[in-house]
Amino acid sequence: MDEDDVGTVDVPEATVARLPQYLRALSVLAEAGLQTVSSEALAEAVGVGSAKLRKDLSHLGSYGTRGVGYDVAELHRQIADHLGQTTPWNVVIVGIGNLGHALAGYGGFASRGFRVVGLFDDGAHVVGEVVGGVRVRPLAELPDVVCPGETIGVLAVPGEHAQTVCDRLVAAGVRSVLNFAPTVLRVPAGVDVRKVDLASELQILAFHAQRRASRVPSLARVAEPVTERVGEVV
Amino acid sequence: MDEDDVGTVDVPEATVARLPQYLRALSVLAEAGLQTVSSEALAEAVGVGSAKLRKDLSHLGSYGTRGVGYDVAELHRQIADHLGQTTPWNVVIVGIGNLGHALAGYGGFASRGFRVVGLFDDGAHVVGEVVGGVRVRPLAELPDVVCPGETIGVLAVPGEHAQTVCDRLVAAGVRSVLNFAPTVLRVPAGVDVRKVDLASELQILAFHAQRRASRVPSLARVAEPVTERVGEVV
DNA sequence: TAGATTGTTAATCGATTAACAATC
DNA sequence: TAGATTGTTAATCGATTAACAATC
Repeated sequence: MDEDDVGTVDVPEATVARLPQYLRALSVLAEAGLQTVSSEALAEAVGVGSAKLRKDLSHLGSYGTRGVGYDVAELHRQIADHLGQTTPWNVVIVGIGNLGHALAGYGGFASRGFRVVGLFDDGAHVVGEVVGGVRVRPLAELPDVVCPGETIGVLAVPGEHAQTVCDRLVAAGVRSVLNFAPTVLRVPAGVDVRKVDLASELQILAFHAQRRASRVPSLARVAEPVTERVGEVV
Repeated sequence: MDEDDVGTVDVPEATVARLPQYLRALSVLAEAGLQTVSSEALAEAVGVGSAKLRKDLSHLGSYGTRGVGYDVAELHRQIADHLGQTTPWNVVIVGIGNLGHALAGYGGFASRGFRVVGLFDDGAHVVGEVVGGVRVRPLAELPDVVCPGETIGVLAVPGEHAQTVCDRLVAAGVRSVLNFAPTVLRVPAGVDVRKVDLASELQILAFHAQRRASRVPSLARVAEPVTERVGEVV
């Protein structure tokens, strides 16, 4: 491959979803002082197969050296580049309730290339409050903070307000939305929505747990560690 | 199909992941007083194609009536059944920091078949605190609350403690773990782990946002609603 | 040169989609 | 019977995996 400009070749969605994991593993390896890593070792750290890892990386270009492996710093830079993390992204959080509070105070964002630049809520008792060093403003001030096309919006409002608030985000120029409300959002073409539904995650776990229980009823309460594995199971 | 016992035929993972969405949409329709719904209408409410919906439902059995559609209440019951939601699942949350607090107070769990029965943290300043009506206990008391194989564990501790705490959950009999730490967990076979990585979600959005920006640089700051769509885009 | 490991190929698997026969 | 809509088939698409030739 021969790509100067990041983002010209298309990368499969499944691969994109794994890039952040690779990036994090590389950060850890770099901090541990590792210079070089093989696909085998990196894959192991992330909990995927090495073939999948190599295939994923091949979509970005070829940054490895045969017989040697990948330069940790170099590969980290390349992936960060592809994820658009050379400069931090601005994030606004709308809905400063329980969850919004937690997200506003979450340290994990800053360390991974995001800057919370605005907190919004129309509740009289929250406006003006300062969370994680940022003051909560009324939604009317959204346009003052959002830089069109360059700000990610996080929706942490109750389901019944999600669509209305989303519309206001979009009107203010937000093109990427992370939705925590258990609601299907309608957005114009060109706006990207991802959904995190916490209850759904539990329901999916419950589905599998129930299968386990009903499949071998008599063993439901017995512990039997067999082999060490990573991630999903049974 | 002819299944009395739920959980005998296997359901594709992609389908399982959508069942909670169908269930929620059905709840909404039921509350709206709807008796019957077509695959077309239900699919529209969830933001998927009707063919996909019908295929998904076909894995559970056939609960529809040709020429008529699905009985809302009946289909709701069937899906709830398959998700193991006839009785509520017990959930313990470990790590009562920012995020753990928010999860402990999150109303969305109870309404979707989960009961938070335990909060755990070893921090001297949190133990004893009451969040959402539940007292925070030290981790040593995990075995007092966990009912082996029947309790879901939510991990909301910092990444560096995630593995250790996970091991303790597993030792106490937890077989389903929802992990909010950006860490790969090693678990014995038979334990099911799902991961929610908030920063990753933002990174995936950032990836697409960057592509949009670099593909048509001149349009990066221009708004152009074209067609109404649901969900993911560009 | 010999050993190691990448990047790619080709086979396989699983998920999506459109179309339609079955049937209410 | 005529109209509507399911459940299923078959084609298509995308993702995973194993194997290995290229190459350091």
